[in-house]
Amino acid sequence: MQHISDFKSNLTMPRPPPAADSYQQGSIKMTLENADLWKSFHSIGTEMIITKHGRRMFPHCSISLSGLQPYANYVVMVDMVPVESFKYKWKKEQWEVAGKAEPQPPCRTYMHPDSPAPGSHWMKQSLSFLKMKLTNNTLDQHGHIILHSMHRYYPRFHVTQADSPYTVRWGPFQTFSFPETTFTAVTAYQNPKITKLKIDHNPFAKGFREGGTHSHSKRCRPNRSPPAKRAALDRSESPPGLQRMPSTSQSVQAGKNQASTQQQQQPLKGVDLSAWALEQDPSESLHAEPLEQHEYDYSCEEQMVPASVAYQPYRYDLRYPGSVDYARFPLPSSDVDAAHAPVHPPPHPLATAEHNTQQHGYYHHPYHNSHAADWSQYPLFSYSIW
DNA sequence: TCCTCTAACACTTTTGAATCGC
DNA sequence: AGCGATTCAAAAGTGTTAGAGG
Repeated sequence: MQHISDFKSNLTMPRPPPAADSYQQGSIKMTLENADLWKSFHSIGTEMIITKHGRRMFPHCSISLSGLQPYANYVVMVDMVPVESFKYKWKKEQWEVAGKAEPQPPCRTYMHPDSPAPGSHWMKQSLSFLKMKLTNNTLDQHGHIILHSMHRYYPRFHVTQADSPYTVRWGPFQTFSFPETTFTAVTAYQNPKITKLKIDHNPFAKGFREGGTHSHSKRCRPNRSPPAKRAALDRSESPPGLQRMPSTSQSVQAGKNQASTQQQQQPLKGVDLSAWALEQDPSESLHAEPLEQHEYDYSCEEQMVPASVAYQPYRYDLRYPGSVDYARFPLPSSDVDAAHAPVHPPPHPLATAEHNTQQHGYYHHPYHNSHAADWSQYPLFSYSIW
């Protein structure tokens, strides 16, 4: 049995990769802003709560961009990619493989609320995906990212030139991912170390840390919450961004105190495009034909930003032995510094052709490559069964 | 019996409208 | 009248845990 949480001892360490939280591909450079926090979680084994009504990520995805053309409009998106084709269970303080992965739920893409915006806007400050929510509800109507519990994912960021969300599909993509952002989706925390880390860093958890309410239980409180509060909570089920004007682009981590200043300096458009997507007629929306993506001849490149040695071990045992996972992590394109290559495990044989394709400057998008059967389940654009 | 998921809970933080002073 | 600062209530979000359900 392979244990994820024991990755440090199980892993044959590759050569130390270059310490880099950012990576350049072509002219565009993307940096994971709160990388240290991610690393802290990654060293333990990040878990993200998913709920029926949607739960934010913590740490949340926050990135910065450079190398964009200041006056060209860009759209920035993120989606979640399964790491392996397994599901897991938490047993005896460790993650274990619990069988084959469930069929993938409808894949959705979260578009940054500022999109589209000129390159100067994106480069002016970091981009926060704080408001992105994860759900396990395959019938979700709010545009949240749908994931399976006990499965592992990593967020994948896309940058493309586009003047409107409608024209996104026609542009070339640049795609980025960060190994330290890999997480296990759970409906309840499994690893108490993760719980502690979250409570230490997440201000919203203070109520449980300081309030001394851990002893509360339904048994002790037969009297339910007041109707008014309950009603308020029920109202909260309305689509995010519809009750209140969203204003995102907050601080990349709790202690930075950047949120307020950023918001003051950069009032946002207040448009949550995940909500926007919901308002579109699916028959006309760009989200409407995900499975036909492979017919479009846009180029798309994905780069996996090298992880630093501190958390590299998390590319643990489960990934190497006979795993084809890195066939899913598109290989670095030819313009990638060769020094970064060691951080990538040996390519799966099936990935070789893909690599060769990239040598020509085009990333073989999943819809195009030999894993099309798998990837066809993960369209770039959100769609659902609306 | 075991495992996973859901809902309720107390509390903090965030948000935005209302108010005030200049 | 317009603007910025402040206040405050409501909304949103958090992890925990008992119980339900497969």
